[in-house]
Amino acid sequence: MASGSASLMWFRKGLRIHDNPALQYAAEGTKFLYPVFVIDPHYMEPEKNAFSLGSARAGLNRINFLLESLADLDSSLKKLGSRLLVLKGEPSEVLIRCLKEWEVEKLCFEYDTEPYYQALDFKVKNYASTAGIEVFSPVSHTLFNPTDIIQKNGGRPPLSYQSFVKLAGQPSSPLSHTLSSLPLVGDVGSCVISEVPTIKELGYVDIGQDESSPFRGGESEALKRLNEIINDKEWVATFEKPKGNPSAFLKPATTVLSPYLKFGCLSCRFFYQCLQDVYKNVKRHTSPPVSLLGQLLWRDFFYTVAFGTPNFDQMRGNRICKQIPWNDDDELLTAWRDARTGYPWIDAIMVQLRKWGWMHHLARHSVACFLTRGDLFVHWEKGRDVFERLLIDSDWAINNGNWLWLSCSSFFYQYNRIYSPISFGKKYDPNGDYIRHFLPILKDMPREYIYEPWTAPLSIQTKAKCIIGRDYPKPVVLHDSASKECRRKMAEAYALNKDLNGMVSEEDIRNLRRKLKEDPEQEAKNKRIR
DNA sequence: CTCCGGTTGTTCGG
DNA sequence: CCGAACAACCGGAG
Repeated sequence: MASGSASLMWFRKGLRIHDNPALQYAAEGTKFLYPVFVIDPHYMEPEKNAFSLGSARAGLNRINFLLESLADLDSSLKKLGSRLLVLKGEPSEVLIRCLKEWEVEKLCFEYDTEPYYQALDFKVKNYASTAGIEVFSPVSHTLFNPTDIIQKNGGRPPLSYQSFVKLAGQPSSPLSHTLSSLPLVGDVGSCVISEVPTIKELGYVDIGQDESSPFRGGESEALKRLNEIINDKEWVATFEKPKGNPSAFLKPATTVLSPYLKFGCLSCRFFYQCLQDVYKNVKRHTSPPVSLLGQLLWRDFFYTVAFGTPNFDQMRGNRICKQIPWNDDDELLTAWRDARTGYPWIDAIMVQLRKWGWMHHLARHSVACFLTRGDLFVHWEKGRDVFERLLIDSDWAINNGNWLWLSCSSFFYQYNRIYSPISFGKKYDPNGDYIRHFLPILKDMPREYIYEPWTAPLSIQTKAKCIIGRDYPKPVVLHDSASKECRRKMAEAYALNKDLNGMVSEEDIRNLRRKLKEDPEQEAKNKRIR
């Protein structure tokens, strides 16, 4: 092949045509362009032992969302005279083989701050540099370059939203140029190329509409959704995140653009620009941190801290994370995970998570607080794993950041503020319509008992065709005593962290755990007799 | 060292 | 709808 004739666009996130600097650069001055996506079997292929349908790493809803996004990308590329080349295997091995086979001179892919991609990209860039291949890896998944912000702050990421905003300045603008055509795909040689697979082709059984996410993946869907939102200027101008209703499910109280941002079906820079256009044309509008635009800043905040904090996704060895003697109680964890806590508000949210792969931000708060510092005192890493698997918008930086936040391990420290698994939902949805929808076993429970069905007289339970303890579980803990106990443990743990100036060893944690267990009477009181 | 502010708690009183 | 008590946290600025 002639020199400079082939370039490879490696899609990972950034599954879009619009505002895609890597794609645009890949398409410039080349005869052939190879748009590639590598399916990592570990991420995509069925894993029997997982607690939900899906692969070792991802639940079926997110795999499906990704496949839909890839199919949409393929169709858009075809309209531009190209196509998506799908390959299977360990991504760096596959990619390096392609680079050799196609004599690629220019490799382009979006820069990624996640540890998984940092390690992967290191291998690929290493090969490219020895082979003399030009690499272009622009930052386009976030508004700002996390590296720049960390550098501006003296090498450490800012740990509060306000200090982040002060450092951030103006975000980068989306590309104004729209691609009208792409170079041809060259000969693929001996590389095995496939079409975007269906869920069945990957070895999954179809689970049916009722059990799966109502949100369809892809750039086209993202732009359609964005358009609908942007056209409702009043809604955009008055959006206030903390005032949203977590129990709204017929029409969610937020944009549900998060899964599209996660996979890069939607450019956050384009979204940012659209929001500013709306703000310019209205008399008044809400502002960060609570406005829609503020949500994009929060996203960048978490990306920046996550990138600049070693071991961000764990408690140990994480310098911004409080060391807390969390329980290692698998029974409580699985009750929470499988929607069997006996608190309808909590269980309904967990059902929505499993079926839809999405729930409102405040609903996430409610269940995360309940699992960790609020009631069960289970390690936030365990809850993080469940979210990471089941959410279609699961994003490494944001998911871990929010678990750190909600468990009062970092960013937020007012552990006395505990969401009530009873009153929090009730104030938005006194009739319990949300519960009735996601937990149909409780659909005939009268409204005065729907949030606390164990308090309903047996005659009422019988009439509602739901006996507590048989058809629906009794509460795994009593919120009043359990939350009080959690407060006590948090206070002790905080005191220890303060005394030791954050240098808490594993042994210190063990000792504290022993000390906190000295009150078995209290422990027993928290648990309901089952 | 002090002081201030912190996207999103709950309950009670007015 | 709004403020105060609850009990008192932290990061960041000065």
